[in-house]
Amino acid sequence: MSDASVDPAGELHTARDEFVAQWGAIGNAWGINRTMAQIHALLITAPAPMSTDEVMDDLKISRGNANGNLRELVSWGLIRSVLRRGDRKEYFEAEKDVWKMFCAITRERRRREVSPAIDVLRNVVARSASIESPAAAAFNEQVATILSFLETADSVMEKVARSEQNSILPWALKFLK
Amino acid sequence: MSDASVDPAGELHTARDEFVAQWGAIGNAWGINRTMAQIHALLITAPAPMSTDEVMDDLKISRGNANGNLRELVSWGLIRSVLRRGDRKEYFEAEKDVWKMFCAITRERRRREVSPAIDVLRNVVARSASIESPAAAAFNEQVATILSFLETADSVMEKVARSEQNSILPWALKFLK
DNA sequence: CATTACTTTCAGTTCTTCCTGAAACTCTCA
DNA sequence: TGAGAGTTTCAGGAAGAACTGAAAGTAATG
Repeated sequence: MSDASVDPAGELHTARDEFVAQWGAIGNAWGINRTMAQIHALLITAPAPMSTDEVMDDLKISRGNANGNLRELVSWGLIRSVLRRGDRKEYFEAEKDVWKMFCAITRERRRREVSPAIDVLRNVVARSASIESPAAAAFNEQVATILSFLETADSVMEKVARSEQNSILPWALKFLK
Repeated sequence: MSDASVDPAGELHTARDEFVAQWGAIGNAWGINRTMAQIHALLITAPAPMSTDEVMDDLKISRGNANGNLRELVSWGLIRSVLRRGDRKEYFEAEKDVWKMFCAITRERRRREVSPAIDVLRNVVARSASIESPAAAAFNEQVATILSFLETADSVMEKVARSEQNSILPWALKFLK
């Protein structure tokens, strides 16, 4: 631990801790729980798959917390568990390809946030369509407009998430403005 | 309250309440606080600007709560206050154009969520760039890749939010897949 | 089948965020 | 300038989300 002249491993360790901590704060601002974001950051920058115990030790969190958030990350498709032959423990590794990460997040947010919203609006529009009055017509039109916008956004997300080409963003950039 | 044959106003009222309640739940799932989303839903579907007291009565919330969330919505650019001549009270009306709503949200999320993330990553990358070791190089490259992705996404958001044309989404849809 | 290694669950606790209500403040008008 | 109308602030309380730690569950091994 004190053999190298500039202790590069120590510096790297510091930089990584910084990344993990900050990514947690960011995730928090994004409405993702802090610990989940930190575990993700940890695994993204891990040189090799990590076990639950390693994650616990590294972040100083409880077993229950580590387990739950690891499962959650798996369900988002952001990490996967790997098994080593001759080892009963489960290890986790992150999807490191940024575009695939983005697709996974898009897919999940669509499923969890956009689709339910669309369902709700369809319901409301159906209810108000049958009421006859100028006020009801205005209400119905306003909600229907929002609904139709969301439906379009939803299919854009669907296509983006399905897409293999990670060049969509640069391409979009070229065509805008 | 009981003069019309099918009580259309009552039905409309029910549909609107449903919309407000559900939009609150959705907003919640989107990481926006429930009350703020409900006030927004209320104003979007209001036939005329509403005062703080009307919002309070309608949603059965306290003055402090109403005031704070109205200010927050104003700061997001999703509603604006209007003054009626001969009336000292402040009234609020929502931006009803869906595309403008979307731009406002994009602009704010970019400012509050994406920009800070980019700052953090730039910082981390700068720190790790100078460390010399294979592990550090791998770390640095991984973070730099994420950073560069975010920077691209950021400028796409910037251009979309600035754009006047609400036809970007249908257009994108046409070109995908 | 008993032991050991590991994973999952969950009741209770802690931490955070949100909301209330009342007091303080600001502005306008006479 | 003071009375009334309206708005803002904020300490304390309520609600909700996340975390802990230990016990229960599961599965491989000898």
